[in-house]
Amino acid sequence: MISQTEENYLKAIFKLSEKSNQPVNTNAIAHEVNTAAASVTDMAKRLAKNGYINYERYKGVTLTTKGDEIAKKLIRKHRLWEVFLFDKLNFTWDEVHDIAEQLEHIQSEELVDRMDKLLGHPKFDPHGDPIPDKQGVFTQREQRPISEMAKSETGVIVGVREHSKPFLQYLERFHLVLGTRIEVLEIFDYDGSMKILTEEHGEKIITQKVANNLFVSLG
Amino acid sequence: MISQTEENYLKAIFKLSEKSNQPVNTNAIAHEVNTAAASVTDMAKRLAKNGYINYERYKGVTLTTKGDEIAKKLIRKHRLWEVFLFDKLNFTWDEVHDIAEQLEHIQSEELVDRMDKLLGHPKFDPHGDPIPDKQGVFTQREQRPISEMAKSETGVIVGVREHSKPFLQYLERFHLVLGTRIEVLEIFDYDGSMKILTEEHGEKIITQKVANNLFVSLG
DNA sequence: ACATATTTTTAGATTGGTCTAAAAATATGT
DNA sequence: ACATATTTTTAGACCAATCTAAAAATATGT
Ligand SMILES: [Mn+2]
Ligand SMILES: [Mn+2]
Ligand SMILES: [Mn+2]
Ligand SMILES: [Mn+2]
Repeated sequence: MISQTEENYLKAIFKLSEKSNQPVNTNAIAHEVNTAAASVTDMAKRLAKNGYINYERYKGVTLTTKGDEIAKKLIRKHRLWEVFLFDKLNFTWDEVHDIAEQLEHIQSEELVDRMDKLLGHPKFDPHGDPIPDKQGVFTQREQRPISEMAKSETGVIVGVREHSKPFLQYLERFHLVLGTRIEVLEIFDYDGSMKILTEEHGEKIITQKVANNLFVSLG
Repeated sequence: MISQTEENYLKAIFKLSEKSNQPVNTNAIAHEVNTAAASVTDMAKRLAKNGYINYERYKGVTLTTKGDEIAKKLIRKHRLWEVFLFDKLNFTWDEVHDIAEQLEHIQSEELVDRMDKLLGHPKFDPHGDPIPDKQGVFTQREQRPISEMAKSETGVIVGVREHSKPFLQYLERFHLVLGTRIEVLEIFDYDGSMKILTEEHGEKIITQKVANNLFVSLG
């Protein structure tokens, strides 16, 4: 049986593989799982020995099919639990992640399937991240950061790039939550800030940082 | 932070303390948590060092207030999760225990409170075992095994003494589930078996073993 | 009471997961 | 190309949790 620690490493490697396509290097993993690089090397040997990753000294690691499947299952479980916490227990979107970090390690295929059904087979979690299906397939969606929108374009907020508590609480505070329809009124080249119009809460100025971390679906 | 292993030991000690009132001895714990006696001795030292139990060499162990509280919280979580799995996800009463064994270790006071609310503050789990409230108080209930009922007495099945999968499946098969009203028609002194009448499924003969492991609330 | 049986503890080893400090390999800049 | 910086691995140690085998303490029976 795979341990929670091993699972966390696989998830970290998966996450880091997503954006680079390159083998994932030791330091990156160390940073992601919050350990010393030496510990990562030890774990890499173990994961390789058990067939979860391909590892060559000094060359970084990649997931095997087996490791990839486990990582996707973890993400599926994590995001389904987030939906449960959000939809059924009314936790806020800045609270769900920490609890889901624990719940994602519960081992029961049947439980996952039934949760999925109970929740109505959701395709996205409370942060707008896609939930892979039983086969590990992620729903693709046309989305771009608000910062890439042109003047007078409209769209609906569908996700966040940054997942930090402060950012999520900030968004909540200013009613910039998932499902909010916005229109770009003005773009200030000086500092990249933007004036936007929301249906329910009027005009707002958002900084470039915010605009860059909020995804919209155009139209 | 207390580990899952330590939690399991505390739960085992609590369970064993319930029936004996005496300090719990090493072998009993070893049997309960499925380890070697030597491992229990090691763990006893650690749990004592951390203030969860009182331990004196060769004298057995008792829970401290701190240890007792943790054990009760574990039982509360375990049984609430069982209710969730049974009520909301339609697992059967022989399936819920194994998954709850994992879920009971999730650390979040808030989660427990909200689950409790979602489930309607249940007082008993799917096996009829009492769920302690937030303060650790168990609901008391008048109950006795069917084997102690007199002829022509009536009652409602409210719990099981044995929790094994085979027994639970056996009961399901013969419709002897919680809430079933029964009347004792005849008692066979020869082997302790009994003839009972159920409202929905007619007359049945049950063995002494079954009669002894099924609790009813009289009236 | 004393020999025997049972229970419990200790001794010593193993495995998973972690660390720091030092060594080795790789990358980078002029 | 070579010195320097960075990254990665190794070496050696530690802690939690476990085991088996042997020793010590306690319980039991006649
Ligand atoms: Mn999350
Ligand atoms: Mn999420
Ligand atoms: Mn149970
Ligand atoms: Mn139960």
